[in-house]
Amino acid sequence: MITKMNAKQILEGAGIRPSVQRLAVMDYLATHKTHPTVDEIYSALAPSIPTLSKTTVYNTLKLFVENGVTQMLTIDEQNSRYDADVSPHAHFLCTECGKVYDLQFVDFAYTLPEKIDGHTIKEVYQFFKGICSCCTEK
Amino acid sequence: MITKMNAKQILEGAGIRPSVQRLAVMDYLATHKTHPTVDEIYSALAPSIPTLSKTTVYNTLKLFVENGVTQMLTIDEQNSRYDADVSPHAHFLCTECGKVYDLQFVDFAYTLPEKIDGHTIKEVYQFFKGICSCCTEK
DNA sequence: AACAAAATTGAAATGATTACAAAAATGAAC
DNA sequence: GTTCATTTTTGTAATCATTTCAATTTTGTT
Repeated sequence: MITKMNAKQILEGAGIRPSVQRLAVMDYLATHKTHPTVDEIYSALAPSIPTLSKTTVYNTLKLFVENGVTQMLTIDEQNSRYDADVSPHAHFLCTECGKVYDLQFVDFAYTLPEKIDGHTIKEVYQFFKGICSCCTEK
Repeated sequence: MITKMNAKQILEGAGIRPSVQRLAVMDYLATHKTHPTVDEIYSALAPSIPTLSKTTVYNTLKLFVENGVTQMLTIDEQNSRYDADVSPHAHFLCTECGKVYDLQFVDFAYTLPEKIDGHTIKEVYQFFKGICSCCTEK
């Protein structure tokens, strides 16, 4: 299974020991680009890992974020959402259905400096909100 | 007091009845551009409005957001933060001290279309995270 | 002054996240 | 391959932001 390979490679590349639980979470993120919440990840994995604890999902995601292999999205005020795609791209939240979509990163008019007003920029987020195409049709 | 005037004008302009509580919240937001949390707003106003309830602060901010006179910022995963400046500008969260700073909006390379991938864009957020100048010095 | 509508309040419920300590799994040394 | 230390996982309980809701208070109108 190629995604399993990828999950393992990603974790090992970041120096994270690839336990069953960690592999499962990373694999889930890699194959479900829906920006799932902790609950969604837990519910999806619990059947195949019956002893899985929600705390483990929290721990695991925290570890992933700290090691730069996952992004935490705060676009949704209810739940944190997670994305294993850490390349620059934008996110769109539908205020109707609550889904979060990936969007192409919108290039800035100029290259972002390392510092703005003396603040060192480490992470850049582009969030858009509105009505998604699905919800528009209805 | 010019800010009191402004707060009243803003609320009336949005068709919001300017009660004591609402004026106080709007005035606080207008004069404290620190993107305060509900708790910070409540703690600041409670001394001068002894009967103030935290629920009222929640209700009031919800009303302000619905009527477009306040922005809710989800940049901080712990608490929602509020900003009465609804003009386009960016926000910077210091991951060290947790403060949220205003930044100039970074122009995009092209005018943002109304729709992207069929999704209708209504709100645009630019969030940056890193280490602020204050924390860098230490 | 009397009434209806709107706003405020406080207590209780909800629900996401964190803290923590015990149990289980893993890896290294022998 | 057994022993021991370290890491990881687990479940429960605590925390804390936010929402719900019904009662009370305030406001505007007649």
